Amino acid sequence: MNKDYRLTPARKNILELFSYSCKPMTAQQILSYLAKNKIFVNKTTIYRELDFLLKKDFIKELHISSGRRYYERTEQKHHHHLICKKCGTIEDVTLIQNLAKEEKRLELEKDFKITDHSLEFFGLCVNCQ
Amino acid sequence: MNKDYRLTPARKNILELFSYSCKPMTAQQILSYLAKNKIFVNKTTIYRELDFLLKKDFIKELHISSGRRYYERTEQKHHHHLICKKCGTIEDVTLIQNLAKEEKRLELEKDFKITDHSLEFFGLCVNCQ
DNA sequence: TTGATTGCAAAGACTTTGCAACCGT
DNA sequence: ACGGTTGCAAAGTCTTTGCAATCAA
Repeated sequence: MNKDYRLTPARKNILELFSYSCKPMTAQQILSYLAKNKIFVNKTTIYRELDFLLKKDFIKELHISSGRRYYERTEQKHHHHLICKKCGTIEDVTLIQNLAKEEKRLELEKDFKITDHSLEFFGLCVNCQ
Repeated sequence: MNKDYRLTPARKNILELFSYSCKPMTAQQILSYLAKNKIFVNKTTIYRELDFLLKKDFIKELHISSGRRYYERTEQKHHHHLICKKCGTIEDVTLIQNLAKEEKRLELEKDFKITDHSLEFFGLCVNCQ
């Protein structure tokens, strides 16, 4: 009878990074942040850890880029993002309206079981305008 | 004084495909569809043509996958997508509510110039449920 | 003719896989 | 000790680039 996972240094540090960071991150960014703090983890390990955290539902993948995968901690409060097309900074935002009604309507109309949605706003941040 | 572009067979066929197809497509899908019709275009040409059509604003890139790029014709009517996580089929949908007010509010609150947004619904289509 | 366009090969960016060594529990 | 975890190298997938040949206007 053994636990199905272990708390290794790599895992602990990546978990902490996601806990403290409120920003979505890519595998490369995680690698860089850890390296800055003198924590050297192989990129394969990062990818594998992302898979693990994804399966455990501790993080989720965003749909903001076709070139690389961005992840953020799975949080209670639902939110969206403001993404600067020029510098790439990402800011969290929340909606006043609620899309739940639209989802219910679409499910009925289209016979589709909606599990989640992704709403992202793109443009130019105050510094890049 | 010369035109800045030519109407070659490859371009003509890709343009037609986007005109007739209402579905978002990847470079690989375009290649396959053309090949089915005995039109053989190199994948490099497809990628270059996608760049060209993107610059000309004839197509736009979607934010539905981190693994590969999806494109669809730039249309008048604003719409979103219903994406099946299992089989990958994509269906167009339109919202009843309007996100313009939210965008204006966010622009004022966050000092951000929003140029566009992406709203995609994920789940299971009727066949995959 | 001329410059846009093409195919091919190679390179590049990002992610995944195989495998032996390692280490938490 | 067991089995999850790691690093390294290699492979895989998608996209871009260099270059000489080709073709539309």
